[in-house]
Parts: sequence; C-alpha cells; structure tokens
Amino acid sequence: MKLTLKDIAQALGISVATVSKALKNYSDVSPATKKIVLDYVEKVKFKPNAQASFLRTQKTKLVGVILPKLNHDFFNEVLEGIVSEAEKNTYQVLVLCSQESYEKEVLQVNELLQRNVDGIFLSISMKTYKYDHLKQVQKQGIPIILFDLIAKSVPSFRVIIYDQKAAFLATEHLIKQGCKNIAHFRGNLIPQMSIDRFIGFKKALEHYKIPFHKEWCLVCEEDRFEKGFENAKKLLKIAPEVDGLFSMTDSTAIGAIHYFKKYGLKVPKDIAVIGFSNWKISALTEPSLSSVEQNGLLMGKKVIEVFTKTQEPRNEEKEEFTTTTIPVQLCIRESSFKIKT
Amino acid sequence: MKLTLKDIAQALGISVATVSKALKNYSDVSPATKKIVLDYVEKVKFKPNAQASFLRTQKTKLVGVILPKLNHDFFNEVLEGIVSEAEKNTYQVLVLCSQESYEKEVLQVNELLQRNVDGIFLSISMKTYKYDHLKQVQKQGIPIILFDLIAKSVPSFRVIIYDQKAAFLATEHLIKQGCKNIAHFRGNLIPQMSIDRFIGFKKALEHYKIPFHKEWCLVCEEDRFEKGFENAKKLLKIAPEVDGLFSMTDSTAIGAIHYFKKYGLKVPKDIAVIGFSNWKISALTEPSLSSVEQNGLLMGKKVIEVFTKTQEPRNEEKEEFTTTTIPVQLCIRESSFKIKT
DNA sequence: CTGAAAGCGCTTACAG
DNA sequence: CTGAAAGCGCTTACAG
Repeated sequence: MKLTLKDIAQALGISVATVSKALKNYSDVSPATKKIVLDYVEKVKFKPNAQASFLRTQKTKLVGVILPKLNHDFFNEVLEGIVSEAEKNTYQVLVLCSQESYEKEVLQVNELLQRNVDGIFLSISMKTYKYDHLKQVQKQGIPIILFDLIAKSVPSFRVIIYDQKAAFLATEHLIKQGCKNIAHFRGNLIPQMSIDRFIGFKKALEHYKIPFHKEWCLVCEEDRFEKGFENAKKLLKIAPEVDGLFSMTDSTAIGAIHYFKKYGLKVPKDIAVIGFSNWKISALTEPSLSSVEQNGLLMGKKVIEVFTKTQEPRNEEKEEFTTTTIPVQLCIRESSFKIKT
Repeated sequence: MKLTLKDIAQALGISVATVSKALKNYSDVSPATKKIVLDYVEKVKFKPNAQASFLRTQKTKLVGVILPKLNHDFFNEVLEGIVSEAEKNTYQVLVLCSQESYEKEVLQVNELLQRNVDGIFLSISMKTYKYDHLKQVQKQGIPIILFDLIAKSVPSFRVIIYDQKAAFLATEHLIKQGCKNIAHFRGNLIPQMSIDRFIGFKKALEHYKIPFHKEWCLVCEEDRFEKGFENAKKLLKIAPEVDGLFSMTDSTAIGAIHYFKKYGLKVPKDIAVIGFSNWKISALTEPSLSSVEQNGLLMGKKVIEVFTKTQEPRNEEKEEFTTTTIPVQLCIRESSFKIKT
C-alpha cells in the first residue's frame, strides 16, 4: 500500500541510493536526475518513512511536553506556543499530562526517552520531590527544558516567569492605590512559584514600610474559586480592616471578590483586589479583575527557541545551561483601581 | 550510550532473539531464561527502541490529533480526554493545531501519515471545504475519527454532540421560562454545528408555536465576547421587545449580557439569556450564565474508545463506520431563571 | 554522477 | 527451548 524508496527506484529505473540522495538534495546527484525523482515523488505523493530514517539519522524530530494539568488556561497558552513554534521548526509534539503525580511524571519521562524524542519540556508536578528522572535524561544527552514550575536544585535549561518581581509589582500597585492593610492568599509551600510570589509580596511591603501580618497570609491548597471564597471569609473574621488583597491566582481572587461582595464590601472601594495569571475570565467578571499577565504563548515559544539552540552544531564542547525570563505586565482593571496614578 | 538488545544479549551470553522473546513474554522461552533477562533489563533500565520495533511490527502506538484551535476551553477538555484515555491504552498523542486553516490541516494530515500514526483524530477547520485529504487517509487504511466539527459528506467514524437536540432543549427552556420573543445569535454557515443549533432553535419555536423572526437571528462571525456585545446592540435596535436570547456560545452570550446591562435591561427579568458550551467562566459571571454543557472530556475519551475498537483484530472484513453521540445537559443558572419550573 | 552494500535496532519464521 | 538469519525502509561511506 505505502510506497517506499524501493518502489520509486524501480519505477524510475534507478537505484534506491540515488532516489534517497535526490530527495535530500545532495550535491552529487545530477540536476536532471533530481528533477525526474522530484517530479515523480510529487506525482505519487511519496513521503519517506519517518521511523526508518530515524533509525539511521538518530534524529526523530519529535519533542515531548509533560504538563501537570491539561485543562488549565496558562498551560494551554504555553502549549499553544510550543506547538506553533515547534511546527515552524519542523518538530512534532507529543503531549503528556502528569496530573500532578510524581509517579506518572517519572513514567512519562521514560516513555519519551523510549520514543527517542530529541528534547523533553517539563513543568514539574506539585508532588515531585526527587529529580533522578531528570538527571537520567541529561545523562542520555537529551536536552531537558524546565518551564514555569522548575526544580531549583536541578541545573538545566529554564524558561520562567519572574514571579518575585511580578508579585512585587502587584503589591506595589495596591500600595500606590492607597492600601495600608494588605493581605495575601498564597499557594502550597512546594512549588517554588508560590514561595517566590510570597517573597515578592513581602519585599514590596518592606520597601514601602507597610506592616506585614503573617496571619493575613492564607494558604489556598488548590487553585480553585472555592478556596478563595473560603479564605476571604476567614480573612474578614481575623482582619476586618484589610483594604487590599493580592491573591495567588485569578480564580482564587474571583472567589474572594464573590465573598467580599456577598459580605457587603465594595470592590475596589473597600478592598482592592489583584490576582495573578490574567485568565480570559478576568476581563469579564464584575468588577473586572486586575491581574498580572504571564505571557504563556511567549513562554512556549521561548521553550522551543531554547531547544532549537541546543540542536545546532555546537561550537564549544562546554554548553552552559541558560535561564530565560518571560516579562510580566500588570493588567489594571476595575477590581484595584481606586485612584488615578 | 543507549543500550540495545545486542548489549543485553552480550552481557548475558545469550542471543538477541532470545532476549527479544523474553521481553515480549513469548511462550517458547524457558522461565529461567526469562527471569534472568527480565531481572537484568530491570537493573540496567533497558527500554527497546520504539522506532526500530515499529519498523518490524508496523504499529507505532502513536496517534495524532488535529485541533482547529488550541487555546479553547472545549477543545482542551477534549484533548484532556484524549490524552488521558490514550495513556491508559498505551498510546501516545501527537498534537497539532490547524489554526482554522485548510492548508495547514492538509499539511498536518500528511505529516501524521508520514509519522505512521495508528490513527488520526480531527476536528475540521472552519475553512475546510474539500475532503480529499481525509479520503486519502482512509485509503491508506488508517482510521480517521472526526469529532465535534465533522464533514457530513465524508463517511467516517464520528464522535459528536447532538447539537440540534441541545439547541432545542435550550430554546425550550427559554420558552418554559415564559419568553415569547426569542432571538438567536448563530455562527457562520459553514460549520455544521451552527446550522444544527439553528435548526434546533427553529424546531423548538415551531413546536411551541412561538413566532420565528428571521431578522432576529444575527450572525457572530467569530466566537468572541465582542461579537455578542455588538449583536446585542443591533438586536435591541431592531427588536426592543425581545425577552429571550439563545446565543451560540458562552462568550457571545456574556458579551450580549454586558450590553443588555449597560443598556439598562435586567437579566433575566427583562431578557433571559442562555449560552452554549458551559465554559468555566460561566459560573462566575453576574448573573451567572445558563448554558448547555457539552462534555468535552467524555468526547475525548469516546474518541479513543472508538479508535481502540478499530485496532482490535477484526471479525468480519466489512467494518461499519460508527457515530457516537455525546449527551448534553442544560445548566440552568441565574441568567435564564425567571420562574420555578 | 551513480549504485552496491552495510547497518540503524528490532521481530519472527524457521531450523535445530 | 535456543539461535542464526532475513528483513522492516531508510542513509551514507565508499567504490567505480
């Protein structure tokens, strides 16, 4: 059914080797022969078998992405960036999802190795605490690029959001809007991201000499609307005087706003709120939500950019790992807009 | 660097053939030998080369998905379903995105064929008007499964939402809430889906003897908030008496609600609104949006289910194409809830 | 400029 | 129960 080089060679009365070379535009094939081959191949729509050529060239032109969640706005943007940019560079993308499981992540990394992918792109799961699987990849000489959720202790290529700075900017914005009693909803301790956002938050308070209250920093175990709602309730009990909230994500921020409104507070007049991620929903809530825009699309593109660099013939043997930082941007909307700046 | 069967065979002092058979648990290898091989392989973490085994078995255990959009709630849910269910069946998923381009779709189908995927899953782009590329896949004996956005004229496996019925239910719901003057925002003429939703809408009006006004059916060229907003403006100009709206998607419905509110109308009191898709945002808007839930996750899982059936050894030569319908469900929230039913 | 031949790493029919 | 050998469809060093 499927055509092979042999079929083409027979039909044209030339050798398999020549057909192969003509297809790859080798210089030692006569232009005339090249044309005959190319025309015929075009006519019969022959495509060389990808697996067979891999066996010789050892390049699959295949990359693998492992995401902790698939149904997630930000990761989807990243995925879009990866897929579109990979296509431009004639790579194809295998997509796996660890579902925040360390065991799955390890398994999936191995599956990708077995497929002989040319590169692995990974955002580590919340439950990943050992990194042998990552080191194993590097030992095999396959580049691994960690993005967004990285392992600080594993040297590797990285593409990240500058979370600390972003959190600083978000908090600073609340301060400039006149907030004096600022609370923070943060994530679990494990992902570096939530630590960084917390640090950025604290640094901003310090810098502007706003008192920091440890007990006003509540943990959202999950990135869900309901957690924001619950924490808002807790927060108002212990600190009715809060007039500003920097929440770790947009959905928790929206949950919090829902509770504040239910409780009779006006947002932003009584309490200004800013989220993080700039989800699609944020422009459509009421009030619309201020947020920190993380450019997922750009992150995805950068991942491929970093990867393709590793595939270029190396000048020096000693390759350095690089860290690429994606710029963030404040999106100020109604939920935090008290005064004109 | 990477181990091969040959390495294992040498290390163990047996033949490559025996190692291969032991790994595949063939019955003609002694249990003792099997154990030795399995233990060693476990120890050195050997994984057979996927491309090499394909060359023999002609099964890549690879499937390809082409989505018209990647950054899209519904398709993401479908993707999640496909990826998770594929994993259970030890398939891996190549993800491509046609970006609503016919040319890209054709190219990508060809790329997947070149990769020798075992199956192709496709939601056709809005601009796809010819189907030779799909027929070509079938000619090669590769199963192609169309989902959500299908080509009615191409016989193939299909997994779809019962759009017509869903639209009927949504419209019926508005009627039961007491709406008498019902408008509809529809999509372009090309995707079957928007035709079906339109037909379902009309049928419901007919069934309940509610007058149908052609001029109250406005087209949203794109599935975007702004289009709903604009159309709401147009609609109120030509038909200030409307008291119900069934909009093709959630984002256009939310856009419309924004305009209605701006215009001073109360939703649902003055005008009841129902969308379609049940996006995550819909529960969080104000008023929260009634919608038709399409279970994308289930759709993705069904795609894999249909696919794996095609991979089973066939009983009869004559395989029939199947059509799988995903059930829909109304999610009634504030935007359409006028009276208790 | 062309082609014969070896080999990538597996699987499997076949012989013993 | 074990192993030698052919072959999947390519690529490429080498000979001519």
